Amino acid sequence: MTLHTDLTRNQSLVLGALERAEGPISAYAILDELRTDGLRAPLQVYRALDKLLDMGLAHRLETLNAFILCAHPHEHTSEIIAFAICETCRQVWEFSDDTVRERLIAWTQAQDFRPSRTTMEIKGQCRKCAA
Amino acid sequence: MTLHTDLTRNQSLVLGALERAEGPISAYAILDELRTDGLRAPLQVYRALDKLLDMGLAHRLETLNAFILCAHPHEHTSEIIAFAICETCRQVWEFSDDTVRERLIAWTQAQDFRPSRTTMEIKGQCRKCAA
DNA sequence: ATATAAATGTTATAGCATTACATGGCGAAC
DNA sequence: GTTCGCCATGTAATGCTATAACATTTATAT
Repeated sequence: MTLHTDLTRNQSLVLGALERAEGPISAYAILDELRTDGLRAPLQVYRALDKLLDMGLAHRLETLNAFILCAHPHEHTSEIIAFAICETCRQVWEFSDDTVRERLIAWTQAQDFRPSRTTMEIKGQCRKCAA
Repeated sequence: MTLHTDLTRNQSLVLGALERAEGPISAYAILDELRTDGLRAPLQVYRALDKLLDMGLAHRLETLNAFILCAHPHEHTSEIIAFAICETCRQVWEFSDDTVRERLIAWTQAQDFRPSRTTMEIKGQCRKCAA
């Protein structure tokens, strides 16, 4: 459990729930976790999540409609992150690849497309679960 | 409008709606379009969409919760497709890049991860809308 | 102190997707 | 040609995900 002095109460609560989850967790599951702490409405969770995403402390997994703690919170270099998501054990691997980033940027530049956010998610089975 | 003799009635109707849409469209929007043809329940649309996705005739855009006609229905080579989605005009570009595919496959092989489906979506602004 | 921005609380609602169960059509095997 | 099994369909109900709208409180800066 890290210290996050710059976070508000709700943001800290949500971050704590993400840390305890140790994997992807939905906004509503976070809410259920935090009802004992006084949270009552989905919006309280979604608002905190929005900030955590902005700060790079959490990620949204589009194919799961779920959220996960950022594995490398201090590497803001790439901004293009890929996730491998095991459909069996739900474990998630976060990684980035410079070549992939270059190729995608090359495509967008060739098209004069200005990217704002990129989603890359590979679903499948991890080594353990495929064995 | 292409002929799709191997499709069932509902599948043909949904494919037609996708063709007319000329862009991403939600399952519920498809349903609204097809009420005049007798469709009444979301499940009728979702079941047809599932088949069209299997056949490679349509794609699901995870970041939009929407569906779109496949732009290259006969190129089943890559299976790793990227989408650029303009957040202003909602137009979608579908493309694939062999190098990106190779790098992602390299990562999964190094991790003994067996991919089943890969999602790549770049949101941003297209040339026209960014100007 | 006061203005301003940011965060919070609350209710209601909108939008997306699936479960469960019953029915119908159609081809293969016998 | 009937029976079996498979696939598609129809329908109702429900569950999950996310946001709109509005009122209030708290933090920050000057």
